[in-house]
Amino acid sequence: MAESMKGLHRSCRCAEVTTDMTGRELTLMGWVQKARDKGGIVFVDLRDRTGIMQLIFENGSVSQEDFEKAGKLRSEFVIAVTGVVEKRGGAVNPNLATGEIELRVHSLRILSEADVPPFPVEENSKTKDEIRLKHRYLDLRRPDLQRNLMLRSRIAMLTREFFAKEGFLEIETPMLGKSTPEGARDYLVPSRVHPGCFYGLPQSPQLYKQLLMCSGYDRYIQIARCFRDEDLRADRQPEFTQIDMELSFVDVDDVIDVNERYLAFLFKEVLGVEVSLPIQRITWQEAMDRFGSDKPDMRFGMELCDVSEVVKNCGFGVFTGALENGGSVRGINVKGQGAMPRKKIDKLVEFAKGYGAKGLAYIAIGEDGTVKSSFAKFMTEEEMQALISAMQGENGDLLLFAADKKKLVYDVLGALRLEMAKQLDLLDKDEYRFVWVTEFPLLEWSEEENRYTAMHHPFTMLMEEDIDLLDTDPGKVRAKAYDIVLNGNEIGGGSVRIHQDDIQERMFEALGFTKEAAHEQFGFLLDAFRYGVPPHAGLAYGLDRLVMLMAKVDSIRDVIAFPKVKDASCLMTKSPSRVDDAQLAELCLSIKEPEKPVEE
RNA sequence: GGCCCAGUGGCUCAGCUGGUUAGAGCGCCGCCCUGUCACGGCGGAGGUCGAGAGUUCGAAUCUCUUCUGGGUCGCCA
Repeated sequence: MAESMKGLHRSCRCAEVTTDMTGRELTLMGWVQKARDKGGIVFVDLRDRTGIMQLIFENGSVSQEDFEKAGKLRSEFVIAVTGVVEKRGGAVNPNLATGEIELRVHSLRILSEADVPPFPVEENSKTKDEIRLKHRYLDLRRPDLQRNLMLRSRIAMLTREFFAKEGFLEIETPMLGKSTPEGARDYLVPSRVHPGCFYGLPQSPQLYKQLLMCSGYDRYIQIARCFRDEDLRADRQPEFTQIDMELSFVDVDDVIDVNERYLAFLFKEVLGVEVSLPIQRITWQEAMDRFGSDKPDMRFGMELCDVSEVVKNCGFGVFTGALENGGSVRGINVKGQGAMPRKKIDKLVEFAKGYGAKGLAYIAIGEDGTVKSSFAKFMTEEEMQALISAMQGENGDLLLFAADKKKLVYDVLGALRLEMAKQLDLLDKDEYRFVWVTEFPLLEWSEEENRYTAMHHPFTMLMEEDIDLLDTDPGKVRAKAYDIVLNGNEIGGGSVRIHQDDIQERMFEALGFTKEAAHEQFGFLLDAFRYGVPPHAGLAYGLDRLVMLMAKVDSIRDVIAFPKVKDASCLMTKSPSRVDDAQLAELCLSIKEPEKPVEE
């Protein structure tokens, strides 16, 4: 039976009750975490988002009726109690902020009874994601998720505070926009008024924020929802949030400067972590050469070593073959793992194959200097020694080599480097290592489309000294693009934009756009640029990833209130769902069912 | 779309190479208990082992298919 809270007013939250409130009469409301009925005395842990406060119901200090009600309390009942704060009569509980006090209840109201929850509402739940997500409203009661979402709220608030002080304006941009096939797949929204026409949900507010610069708003920020219809990952959701910004009359250093100060401010305020400025910068090429990744984890070494020169004349066909095809041979030195059992090494080979490698060559150096290798028989003793010394191999080390096209070698060793760090427990979640990765390639070759595509987006400015390469060797052109990387995660990225129409035209040319196609898709932006456009640049953070790292959790889902599962559906609401025929008819849509294989 | 992992009472798991009544902890229900806070004591309920097919005298266990969830590669300007 649910009672009314009429006439009651909550005095404060559970863990906001402090020792110096002893003697005061308070009204508290919340959820029953746990009731311990001792017979003539009942203890109840009352929970809300701040924590737990112990209630005591003792026969005599509460009416007989309410005492009996207290005996019927079960987990997750919502109750209101009025009572007096007292020092605990028994032992203090050092695990609770309110462990020295309790509320001696004079009256109790059961505001809502509760079924037995399908999984325990407690911290460090081991419950499977599937069940948690189906009952997300219960999962969200758990203290760790509540902390994550409160942390997220704080980060958003501090972000607004910082950028407001820096002269940024918060401006909203449309959710219903123009679908642009470049880049990720769009989520489409059909138009009722324009049968057969669709809006695209924004992958980012990119074009709008550039227009805002054209319109003179100078410094813009938005905490913006974005949508990408691509497959999910632990750090990727179809619907996510960006801290999106754009600045006028700036170049790379200006964007980096304000963002470094932002990060330092945020990490100091939220985690008490000092970010020493300036943040290290490395070029994309350096990142690839040293770490095999454009988002290197700088918390540990194990850097890649190019041994192409050392092995170019050796007897191992896999190495020389890769070099003859224009590839490279590189390795990493996993210190102290020379004794790794063969089975485990085989697993690493399989791991490498998962990234497209045809194999993985290794040299395991025993503590006594004996060498086990998958390719020793193809090499002379001198060649082996030269290779080991090039890798700075010492007794007890494991050397892993990949030989293939450069990109593949980077991918394989970059992934292997991270995998080894995980296995060796080199990754400390309390350590925060930032790095700017700059000078990304402007374009990358798409085998699928048989043309160059923009690595960042088509409005990214190239480095002035590379402009002439655009016609001769487009793949070599470097962009004024930069990513901010934290512990191996790309938490943000941006670029200086093209604001000169002649360069923009050459860019579209390089991308294989006709003038007509460019105008069809981006005409409004190109038009805007004709009326006076300031040089501008911007950056966007993935808020979810940032919060994930600051909360020290492994999945983005743990910092999003209502996330989707792997196939982009929601287990709680069961979206997406079919709609009825009337809705379809109104939109002039009909569904063509996908073909299913015929049952035999 | 590919690959890998998992699915056994409400939750988390054990169940080895197939063997007859499928276990444990927590939770739940009932009774008892005036200082508990991982409360305690006594008693109890609860599972067609994700689903389907196959192999077998016999399947939670082996095989195939399928569903669900997770991780990952492709994909993600």
